[in-house]
Amino acid sequence: MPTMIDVAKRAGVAISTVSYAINGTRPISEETRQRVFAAMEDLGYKPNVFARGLAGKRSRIIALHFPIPERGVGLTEIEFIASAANTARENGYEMVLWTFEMHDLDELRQLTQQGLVDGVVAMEVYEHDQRIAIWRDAGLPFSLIGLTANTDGLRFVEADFEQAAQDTVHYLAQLGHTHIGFLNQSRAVYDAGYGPGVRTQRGYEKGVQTAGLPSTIQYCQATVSAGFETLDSLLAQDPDLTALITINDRAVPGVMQAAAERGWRIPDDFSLVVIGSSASIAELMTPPVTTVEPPNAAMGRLGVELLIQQIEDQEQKNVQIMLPCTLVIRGSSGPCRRDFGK
Amino acid sequence: MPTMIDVAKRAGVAISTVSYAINGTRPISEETRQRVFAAMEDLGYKPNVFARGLAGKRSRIIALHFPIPERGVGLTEIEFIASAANTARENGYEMVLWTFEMHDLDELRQLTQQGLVDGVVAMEVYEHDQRIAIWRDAGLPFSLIGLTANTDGLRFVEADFEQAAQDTVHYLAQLGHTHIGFLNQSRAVYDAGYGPGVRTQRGYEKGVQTAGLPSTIQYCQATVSAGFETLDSLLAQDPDLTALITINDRAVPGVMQAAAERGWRIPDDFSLVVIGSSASIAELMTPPVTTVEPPNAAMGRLGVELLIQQIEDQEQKNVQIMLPCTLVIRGSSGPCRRDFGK
DNA sequence: AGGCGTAGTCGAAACGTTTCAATTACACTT
DNA sequence: AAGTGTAATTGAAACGTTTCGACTACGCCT
Repeated sequence: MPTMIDVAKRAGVAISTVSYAINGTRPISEETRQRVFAAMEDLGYKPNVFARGLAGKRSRIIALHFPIPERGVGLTEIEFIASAANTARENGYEMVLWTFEMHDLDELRQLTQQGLVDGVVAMEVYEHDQRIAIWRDAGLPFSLIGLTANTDGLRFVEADFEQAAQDTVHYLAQLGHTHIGFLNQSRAVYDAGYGPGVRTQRGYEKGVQTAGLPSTIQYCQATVSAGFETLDSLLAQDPDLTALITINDRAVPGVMQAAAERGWRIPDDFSLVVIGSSASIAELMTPPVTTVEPPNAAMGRLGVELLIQQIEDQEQKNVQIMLPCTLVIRGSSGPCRRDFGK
Repeated sequence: MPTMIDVAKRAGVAISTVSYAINGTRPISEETRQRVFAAMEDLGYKPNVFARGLAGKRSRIIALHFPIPERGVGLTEIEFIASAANTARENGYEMVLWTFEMHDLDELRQLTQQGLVDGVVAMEVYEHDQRIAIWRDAGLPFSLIGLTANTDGLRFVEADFEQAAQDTVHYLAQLGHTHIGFLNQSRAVYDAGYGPGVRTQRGYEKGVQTAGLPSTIQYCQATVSAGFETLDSLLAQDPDLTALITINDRAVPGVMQAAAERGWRIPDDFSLVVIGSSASIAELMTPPVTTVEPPNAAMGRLGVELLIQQIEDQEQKNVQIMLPCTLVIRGSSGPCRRDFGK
């Protein structure tokens, strides 16, 4: 394995000159640069990561912190991870994956101070996210995939669930639905301040309010059986419900089943829209469900780019990015057909 | 950030002594060891990854190569990745994620020679996997999650799909089915030699053969619509089909739909078993499908352990591990009820 | 008593970069 | 002609480990 010394010898320059040529840290004459690069090419030279990391400030390694969520992993997440990994590599960075729990702050502090990584992209962001303080204190660059309650000075990219929920209410209202419910994740997840849960619900509430419709909300574990049971609770709150918005895709088959047991057909008697799920999940269900899909790949890319720009001190225009979700109409939503005893 | 020098000073020993105490590379008196560890504790010392990597032979970083498959990503994979990441960390290793394509051998060669990682765990293994030659030549330790055609001298862990398929045939035969079909992934994936596809099919063939049953095989893209269309082809081959085994979970809803259009009910008129999928996917479908599930988390763990043991030159008993899959009976499989005009 | 092996420790030389301070070369000012 | 400024280049000192060779005690053998 050739080193910088070999390259320097071959090009007939000093070691430091090679370094400057590679990194562009200082002006180098065009002619010298050519010779250096030619030498590198000839020798098949690759800079040693460790020497770089040791000597310089930067390691060119970033971390993706993905605390595996209790609510279960979706395909959304993996699209995201893949896109982040690719983007990192395209920019000449390696990406390590940290999966330890959110609450394991000691572990996080240790790894943070280790100096291995130049920065972190954080997934699974909560409204009051404790990781932020740690990274701020350590002076470690980071970007968030998600939103906190207070976003001052933060850089993040997030799908605009609040807007998505409002739009979904609007979409259903236009189909004639006047009693639209909302099925959130579990109460525990909501109370912990998990961003998408909180904001989707907020959007829903705004949506029904501006439309002058009643609000019906239930929380529900991410399981089929919980979904099955929760339809009763929803109908206890509002017996006239004809449509349901949810971000809990795992509970959906249960809801559908419960609807079927009432003799309801989907979407004729009952409409269902899932926010935040992905096509490959939606198409597994019968009927395939209408979704509002976040742009996962774009988010992974932007999250990493946001981080790298910060690490490299590039001027950044927009560091707080909200991306729109896309409504994909499938077989679970349609015009309101039921007429309540009028 | 404290360094070894600080620790050495505080413990009143030489730097090298600290190093020996940490790594156990040379004998150290119990008393000195105690003092060194106490000093480390007090100072919150963490060894610097780069200095280690530079000075020593090892980096304590491993890579997980996960070329995102064309057939689409399942939840299986993410369980796997998470478990691998955790295992790495538990053993004091960092894990970087490589997602570039299988065919991008140049990229792979570069990263391999870079010397960043001590070894690689390879996912998505094909029967004739080109990565192996690269790693062998470079002398880089690796372990495989999957099987190649020739397994001499390789270390791998894999779910025993062949056995699983045979068992599944047996299970269905016991339920009275005498015409059991097999739905594979796409022909392209099969021809490329993707392990699970090849071996599940082989197991199926063995299974039907030993049971004296006819064999019916079709290939199918991983989409709902392809599944829908393929049931026709299957029935064209064997009109008496009453059960279907598949490893193509994405096509399943299509098959179910096509069965429903024929007026068949599942599982009364037609049984369906999915090999290699996971519970959270199976439960989304209506009815929830019977699966034969690979032990993903165990495989991730073992794959990483196999690699680390090799890196650390530990004696290894069993380096070729086949793990059994688990049959989970849900609502898509049951006794054969149809009787063909007898 | 002298020599020898061994457990425990130390000092210093790598490892391959980045980066700082210093030097050269050269054109331009006065 | 001497001085000034700038672009291009150099040499050497970090960076924080691992590891090799050497050195001390000390008990054991002859």
